[in-house]
Amino acid sequence: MTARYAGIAGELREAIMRGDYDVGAQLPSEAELAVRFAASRGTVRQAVAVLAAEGLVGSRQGARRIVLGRERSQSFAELHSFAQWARSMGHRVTGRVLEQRRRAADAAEAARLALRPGDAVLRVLRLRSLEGEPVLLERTVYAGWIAPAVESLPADCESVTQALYEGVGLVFAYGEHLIDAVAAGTEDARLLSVRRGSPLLRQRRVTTTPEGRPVEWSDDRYRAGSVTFSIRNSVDANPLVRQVGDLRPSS
Amino acid sequence: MTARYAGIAGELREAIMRGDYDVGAQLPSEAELAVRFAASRGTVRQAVAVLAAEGLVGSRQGARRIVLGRERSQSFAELHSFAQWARSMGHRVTGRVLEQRRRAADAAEAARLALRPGDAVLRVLRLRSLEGEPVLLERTVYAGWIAPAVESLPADCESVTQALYEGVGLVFAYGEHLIDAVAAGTEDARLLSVRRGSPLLRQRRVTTTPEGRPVEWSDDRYRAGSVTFSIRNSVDANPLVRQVGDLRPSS
DNA sequence: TAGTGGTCTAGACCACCTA
DNA sequence: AGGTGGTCTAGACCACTAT
Repeated sequence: MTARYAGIAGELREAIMRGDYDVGAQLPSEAELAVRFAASRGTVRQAVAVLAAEGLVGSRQGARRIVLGRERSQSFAELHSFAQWARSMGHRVTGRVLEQRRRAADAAEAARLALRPGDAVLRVLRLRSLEGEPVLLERTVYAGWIAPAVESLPADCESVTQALYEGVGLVFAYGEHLIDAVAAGTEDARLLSVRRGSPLLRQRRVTTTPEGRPVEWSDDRYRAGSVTFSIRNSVDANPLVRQVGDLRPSS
Repeated sequence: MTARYAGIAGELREAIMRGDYDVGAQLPSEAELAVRFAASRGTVRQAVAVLAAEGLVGSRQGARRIVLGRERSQSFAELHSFAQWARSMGHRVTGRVLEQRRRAADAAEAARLALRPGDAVLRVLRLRSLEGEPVLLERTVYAGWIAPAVESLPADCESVTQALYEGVGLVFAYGEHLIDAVAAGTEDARLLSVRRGSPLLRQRRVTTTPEGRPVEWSDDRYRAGSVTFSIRNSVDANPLVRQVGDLRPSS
C-alpha cells in the first residue's frame, strides 16, 4: 500500500516532467491541491515536501511554489541501490544480465576488493532501464565469496541489493564514489542506444559490508540526461573532494 | 524569532553532540518529547525530521529512534572553491571573465536566489584553467545585492571566493549540488577547446551565506578527464542500523 | 499485547507576498 | 486586503516492534 502523500507527489512529479508546468511556473496552491486530491492540507504539504527535497520545486513564504526543474535527481544523503531509488521515484525499472563469468582478479581488482591477485572474482555486465529505456550500464566485479549468491539470481533480477539481502542476509554499505564524465565507447553506445562519443555520467564505487569488507567494485555509466546526482554540503565537513583525472586511469 | 521545532531540534542536537545520548542509543519517544517540551507531537516530529536530515538519528517504524552519530558530517560535505582546491593540489590556476552583465531575474533564478522575479542579478561567464589548459567554464548568476562587489574584482581574479571574503567579508557556504553529464554546446566547445558534443561534467550549485541567504547560482562545466568528484560515505561513522528498514520492500 | 513511529485530518494563527 | 506558505495543535487509525 502506497502512502497517500507519495501518490500525490508522484502525480505532481509526472505532471512536472511531462511539462504541464513549465520551469519557472507556479504550482497550484496547497489549498487547491488539497481539494483536487481530496486530501488534507497536511498531506499535500508532505507531498510537496518530497518534491522540494528532490529539487523539483522551491518555495518562499507567502508566494506560490515555483517549478525549478524537471530532472530526476539521486540524493547521496540516502544512497540506495538503483532499483530502490528508481522505484521510490515511481519509475518502472527493469534489468538484464548480458554477461557473467568468473575469472582471476587482476592486481587492481584485488587491491580494490581486498583480495590476493589471482583469487576468483565474478564479472557481471548488466543493463538497466527506466520505463523500458536503457539508461545504465553496470560493469561489476564481485568478490569470489559472494559469487555463488549472485550467480543464483535470475538474469532479469530487478534489485540485486534487495535480492542479496533477502537471500543471504547481505547488507550493503557504500564506500567511496568517483564521479566523472566520459565519452561512450563502442560497446557503451551500442547497449545504451546512443552515438559513440556521446556523454555518459560515470560513477565508480566500492561497496562493502557494514563491517567494511569489500563486496563489489563497479563502473556504472548513465546515459546523459537520464539521472542527476544531488549532494548537499556545508563548510563543516568533507565527503566531497575533487581529484585530478589523470591520477586515476579508467579501468 | 526561531520556530518552535527548530529550538527543539537544537536542544536535541546539542544533547546528542554533548554525549547525553550515546551512538546507538535510543531517543525518547515522540510522546515523551512532546510532554518534555510542551509541544504537540507534530511539532516534535518536525524537530526530529531535522535531525534525521542531518544524519544524526535514524528511525524504523515501530521502534524508537536511534542515534547514528555525533557529527553532521554524514550528509554534509565541504567543498572548497575551485581555486582553493587547485592550489592545495599544487596546480597553477588562472581565471578570466569573458562576459559580465546585469539583467532581471527570471522566475526560476528568482526562486533559487530567494529574490522576486525581475530583481536585478549579475550574470558572469568565467573560464578557468589549470596549467594554462582551459578546464572549467562557469556560468554564474549573482544576487543583485552582491553584484557591486563582484563587478569590482579584476577580470583575471584567481579566487573569487577569497577576494569576496577579503573585500567585503562575505563567507560562502554551499547548499545543494546537482551533478550530471552533458554534451558540449557550440560555445562550450569553443571556449574549452573540445569538439562540439564531447562530454562535459556539469555541476550546478547554489551558494549561500552561512545564514542560508543565497548568493549565487552557478552552472559549471568541466572538460571530461580534467577532474573527478569523489564522495565518501564514511562507513565507520555509520553504524549498521539504518539499512535494514530501507531494504525491506516498501510496497 | 502494549508501545512506537508513519500517516492523515480539520481546524487555527501568523508572517509574508501580491495586488 | 486577500491569498499563500510556515507553523502548530489535538485528535485519530494503522503497521510494525518489542516483550
